[in-house]
Amino acid sequence: MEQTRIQGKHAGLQRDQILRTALALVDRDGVSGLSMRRLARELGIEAMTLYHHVKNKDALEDALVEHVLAEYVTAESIHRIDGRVSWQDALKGYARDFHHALESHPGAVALFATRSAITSRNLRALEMLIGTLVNAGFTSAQALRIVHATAIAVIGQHATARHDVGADLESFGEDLPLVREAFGTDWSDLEARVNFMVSSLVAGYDRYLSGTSGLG
Amino acid sequence: MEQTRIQGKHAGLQRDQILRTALALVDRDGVSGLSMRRLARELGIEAMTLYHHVKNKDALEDALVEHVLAEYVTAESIHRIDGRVSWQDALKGYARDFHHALESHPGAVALFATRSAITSRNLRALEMLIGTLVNAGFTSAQALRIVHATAIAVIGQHATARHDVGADLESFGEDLPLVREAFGTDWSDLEARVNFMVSSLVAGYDRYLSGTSGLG
DNA sequence: ACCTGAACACCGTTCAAGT
DNA sequence: ACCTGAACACCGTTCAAGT
Repeated sequence: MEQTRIQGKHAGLQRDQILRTALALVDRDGVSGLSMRRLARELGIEAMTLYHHVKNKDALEDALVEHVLAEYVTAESIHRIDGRVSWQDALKGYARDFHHALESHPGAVALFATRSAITSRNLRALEMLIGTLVNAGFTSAQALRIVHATAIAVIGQHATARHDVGADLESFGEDLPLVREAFGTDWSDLEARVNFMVSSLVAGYDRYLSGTSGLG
Repeated sequence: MEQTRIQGKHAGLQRDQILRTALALVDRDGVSGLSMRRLARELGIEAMTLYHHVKNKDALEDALVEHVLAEYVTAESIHRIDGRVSWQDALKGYARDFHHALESHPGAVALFATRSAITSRNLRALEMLIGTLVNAGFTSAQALRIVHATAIAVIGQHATARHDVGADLESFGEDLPLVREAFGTDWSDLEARVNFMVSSLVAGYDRYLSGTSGLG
């Protein structure tokens, strides 16, 4: 699968190939395993060559976030579930797509936790979602808060999915009966926790519809 | 304010002093400004001396999270608002304390985004909160999910508070009218966003009370 | 027991030089 | 236009040695 290329001439490095390789690196070793030098080695080039294609490491990570999200959350995917379904289902569909994007790249989740999920490329999807919510009677300001909060719910659940609380609990002996019981029951199912939080949010948003005086 | 000490003898370094200095460093320069070498310089010692007091940098950051949280969220603070108020207000009080903790150390927020907010020291507060919710009719598993989701809401809002979406919007010209309108209205008020999300969650949790068959 | 200095194996990024 | 090598100013951490 090696690409033959003329020595000294350009390596045919596409930005997309850099992102795919970086993502594979992150999937394998996590965010801490991603370095410019390591990525370059993986690509068979010098580290400094990367700076010709991305501004710096920060921009690379931004692009990575955009890339992961774009696999599942697009204006098209929003449009597909839009119009025919309730705003509740449109929002849950958005959350499900987001969930699948993060699920397919668990190593990249940490990147989402520290930078904006609202990437410029995904603003079109945001525009459509806000449109759906405004049609249902929310103000645009409320709609933005709703979509943002929903995204936080999905990211936050994924970001805290890896933590092993069992170890912490060990060191506490016979105390904390309720905590112990709670962690024993249902805890490990990430998708269930995502659904629980998103459903609770959606149920709560409803209140703001009846709370406002008008509907339009 | 220099502490005189016998040369070569121990520097009287308390773990607490290390944490306070580390926190000051993070408050000033953010998480990226925190390094073992820099922290040591700030303390007037060699970097390697730190390893006598904390296992490694990861353990230091865990301790920092615990330290920030402990200033506002304790079993005592939970107990104060517990018993006399509804589970809704107890939960909102917990969220408010959490919010204040993060508000007082914005530079440390990034640490919360990547590690468990459920530190061993704060498990007692968690036990009390779950107790309140169980008394109200939730199962312990539901109660844990509820507290966890509430913590995620507060952390997530703080973690995304710094992002400047305005710059992203510039590059999109005349498009995206709803997004533009939404960001123009209400967006910059972090506390309002936290309250909105926590209130929505609490309103949604209610559904799970009437949804279950029994109350006990 | 507590602290240190040198050393190891890394980082991101700049810059002048190569083809 | 695209790529490189050396260099700069950093990292976290280990380990043998000092008092």
